[in-house]
Amino acid sequence: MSCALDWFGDRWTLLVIRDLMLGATRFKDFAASPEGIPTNILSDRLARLVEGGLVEKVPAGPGGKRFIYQLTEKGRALKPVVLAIRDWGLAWEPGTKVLLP
Amino acid sequence: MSCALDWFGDRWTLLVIRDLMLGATRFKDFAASPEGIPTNILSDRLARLVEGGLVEKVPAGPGGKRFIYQLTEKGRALKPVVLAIRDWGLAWEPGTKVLLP
DNA sequence: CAAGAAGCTTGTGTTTTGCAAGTAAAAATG
DNA sequence: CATTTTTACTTGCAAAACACAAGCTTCTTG
Repeated sequence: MSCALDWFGDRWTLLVIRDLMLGATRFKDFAASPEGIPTNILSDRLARLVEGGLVEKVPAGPGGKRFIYQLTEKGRALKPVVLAIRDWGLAWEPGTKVLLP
Repeated sequence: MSCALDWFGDRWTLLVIRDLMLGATRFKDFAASPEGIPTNILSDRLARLVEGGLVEKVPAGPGGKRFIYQLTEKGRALKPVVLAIRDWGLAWEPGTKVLLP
């Protein structure tokens, strides 16, 4: 558990991963999330996730120099974690609603 | 998810909850965990967990003034989260071993 | 090709953390 | 019952992380 928390044991990383699961691919997608992650934190977290092999950058277009972010298999394997946290929040935090079906 | 992470979206809280699930009840039990949580952080996290209703303090003995910590139902409901994180770590972090069966 | 948007980076001040040390009360010991 | 030891914290301080705002290059688009 401690090793796992080295990667996502903070306030923002799991929200970025949730956004990726919901289909976010570009920098502004994450920045536009309702929680309002600061852009320097977002930069740092994306870089850490790429370094850890949970996320990969792939070219956005054929000849372009832009990239999109997407989960690797290692990152997608976090879906049970995200769902478990969501379910706990729905059950125990009053007034929460579902975003990820 | 964001509301849930308000409670345990940090480096230490989930490790404290894991220790509670493994049977830790007293301050020194948590402090003795292999990760070596600083005692001021431990104090703060226990207080936050009690405040949030995830953990309760109950008298340790009949006439004593000491307390033990134990999970409430709300806290025990985090077991799927803890297990999901453990499973991810076992699957994707090389060299990790199981502590919580 | 000018104007705007996307995708970051930098700077600054505040908050949180990690580590060491200290303290007061309870429990164990002689 | 006096003394030591353990327990359960709190305090102080340096270092790291964070939030917020601003700036700065590419890209796209009219």
